[in-house]
Amino acid sequence: MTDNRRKFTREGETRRREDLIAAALDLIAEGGPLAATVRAIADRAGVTPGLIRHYFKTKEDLTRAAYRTVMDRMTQANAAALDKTPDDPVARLAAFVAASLRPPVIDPASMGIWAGFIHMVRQDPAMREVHEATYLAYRDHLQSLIAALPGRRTAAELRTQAIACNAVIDGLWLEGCALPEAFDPDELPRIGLTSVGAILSIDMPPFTPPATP
Amino acid sequence: MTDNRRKFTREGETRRREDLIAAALDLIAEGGPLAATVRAIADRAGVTPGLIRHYFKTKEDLTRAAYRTVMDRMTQANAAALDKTPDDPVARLAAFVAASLRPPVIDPASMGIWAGFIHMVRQDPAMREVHEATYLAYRDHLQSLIAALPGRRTAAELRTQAIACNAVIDGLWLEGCALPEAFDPDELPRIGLTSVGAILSIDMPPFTPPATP
DNA sequence: CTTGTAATTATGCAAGCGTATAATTTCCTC
DNA sequence: GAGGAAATTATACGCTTGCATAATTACAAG
Repeated sequence: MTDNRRKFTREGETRRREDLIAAALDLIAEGGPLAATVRAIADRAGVTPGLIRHYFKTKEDLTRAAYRTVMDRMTQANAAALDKTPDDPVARLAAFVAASLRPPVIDPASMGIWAGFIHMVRQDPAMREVHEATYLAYRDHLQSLIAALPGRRTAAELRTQAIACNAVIDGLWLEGCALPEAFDPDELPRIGLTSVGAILSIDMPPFTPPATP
Repeated sequence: MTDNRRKFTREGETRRREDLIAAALDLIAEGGPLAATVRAIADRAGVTPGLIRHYFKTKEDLTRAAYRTVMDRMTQANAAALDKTPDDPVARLAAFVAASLRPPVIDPASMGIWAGFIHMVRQDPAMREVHEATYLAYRDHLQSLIAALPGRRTAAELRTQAIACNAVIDGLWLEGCALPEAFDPDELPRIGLTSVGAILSIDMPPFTPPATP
């Protein structure tokens, strides 16, 4: 009885790196940093632990790559929401808010991932850099959208309003991730738009769910 | 050279338990769950690892006790804010909001603690129970304060407004904890009151910092 | 079909983990 | 002071962790 079945298959470097990162994120989302051991990650990715060392110099290296992936994905989602949106300032702000409050930005796993990374971000300067760049970009983006609205605002008012809007969005994101079944699919974007409108004293367009043919 | 110096002192059970819990929370806040090892906790509390076993059946036991402490502290802070407040509904809501957005509820450590516990809360039914009780009590409390305001609201409006107000508070709490130096001492309560007022379409009293003689 | 090389697995190691148990030390009581 | 119970420390064990290195295996090129 010869063993003619392949014991493993070779995959491209990109594919393997992606798989390993995905596995790591999965585990962090489910059970926190404690659950994301080298062996568990390899197991979920369908490889042996040693392979991780082959693609990432160290586990910390894999962790950093995974974090970069998460942040890139978020940035991309925000940018995409604005690309195909008209020039009307109110509509642009509305699209931005709504995009932050529905999948893929809102999903049960992402809060777990976010929480899992917080402490690493604090301790590792490289991760801290990625974090601050992404975070500040988001807030600045929001602030510039508010600044483009009709009506006059002092610099102080603008700052205050940006902080407040950012807070509602963050808070709703948090609630949506933590208790996904507690809200109707369109409820969070709707509440988000209404609240942001109230804070800015403007009429927000009613939320219209994206076309899903 | 006789060794006549005491090698340790006996402490009351309450004191030791508190110290151990405080040490565990410190470590979780600083470095996440990974940093809160039995040895590190004992070290910070100024005792040897074995003593933990003497006061807590297991490490998980200590963790649960620590989480209960955190949640109790939060509940207490909210209740205290309302005790010495007049009957005026608007003033009561304002006191509640402001209390959630200044120390001791807002402090740099508490977000780290919160993030550190999230995954344990998900996996451990006992912790999950504590969590849900505290969280829902908060939201219900907020909702009842809104319901007491002058003006009519349908049940749906009430729910929506409570979710939105809760979100602003959560979001501001998050920002305040994450970037404590980015805000003036009274800025967050002030923004919180303004935003909640805007969402509820009512005039909120301007924020007055608590007397600190 | 052979050979080379890189991907992958297999094996091993030192350190740190939580926990169990035994040996000390303190402090209260008589 | 002497004795004893309880608090605290000391020591050890089995397990898991991240990482290093050696042994295999797959696949393409000649």
